[in-house]
Amino acid sequence: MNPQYWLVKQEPEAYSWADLVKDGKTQWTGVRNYQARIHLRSMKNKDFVLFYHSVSDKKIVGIAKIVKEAYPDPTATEGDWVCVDIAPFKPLKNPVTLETIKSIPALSQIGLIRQSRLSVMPLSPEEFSTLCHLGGITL
DNA sequence: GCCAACGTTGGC
DNA sequence: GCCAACGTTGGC
Repeated sequence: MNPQYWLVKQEPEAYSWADLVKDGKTQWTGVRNYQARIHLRSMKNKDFVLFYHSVSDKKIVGIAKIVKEAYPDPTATEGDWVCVDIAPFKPLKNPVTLETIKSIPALSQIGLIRQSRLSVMPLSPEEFSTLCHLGGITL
């Protein structure tokens, strides 16, 4: 089955790409939004995940991969929430800024812009490939 | 079931 | 620091 493509957001002060690289992999916990949960549950092993630094950085900085599919979020004290495990795959040679994303017509429909508060969102294969290209990465 | 109030996120 | 967008809560 073909991989799917996703984008996750995190404030670098809370958990950065560098933290992920240092840790080797991490549990993507703490998502408490129904729409984001739907996306977490749809993730499959080996799917690609672009890692976006929000707020202070506003750049996509790296590509991660799903290494464990959705399971109960150990940080959830109530409610039916899930997390996945992700591991770093490749850093972007050139981080792609929000400003750049906004300036590219092919990315005008991207969830990052259309639904700015959603923290886990799908990307179309075209969007993913455009972003990799902008990031200086050939897969 | 509606909606006002309130809290959070995240860009500017 | 401000504010728009959006989710949640609670009164009715």
